[in-house]
Amino acid sequence: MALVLSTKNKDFFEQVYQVVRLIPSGRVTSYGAIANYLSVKSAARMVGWAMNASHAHLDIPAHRVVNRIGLLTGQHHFDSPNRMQELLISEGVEVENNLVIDFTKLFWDPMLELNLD
DNA sequence: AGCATGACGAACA
DNA sequence: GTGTTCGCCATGC
Repeated sequence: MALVLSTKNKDFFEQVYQVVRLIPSGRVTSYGAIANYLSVKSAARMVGWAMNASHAHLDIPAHRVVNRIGLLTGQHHFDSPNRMQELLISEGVEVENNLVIDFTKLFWDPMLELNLD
């Protein structure tokens, strides 16, 4: 594995994975929202990094994580360029032109969802 | 050590 | 409302 992670961001990665695993099927969230939830507000890019490394973790629904406007920016990192969109559609998420329809409606904010009882 | 890049996001112009 | 710039922080060259 080319990625050699320091203890610091290794912990960060694990936290990201934990949150991503909690995303319900048919819902989506953003990199920034996860970063914000982890109190690393300006580390949205690091969340994307974590997802890139999520290849080692088979139970990470990375397709449910898109950018702040609902764009499937990570589609190219899947097996097939269309894989991410297909996975979302199979869960009932409408996707058109790599953009999640009704993104704000399907948006799953860990900050809210995990704090509210 | 410096420079470029990236699954991002917010602030400006 | 669109395009550009900057901040963020880890990685690769």
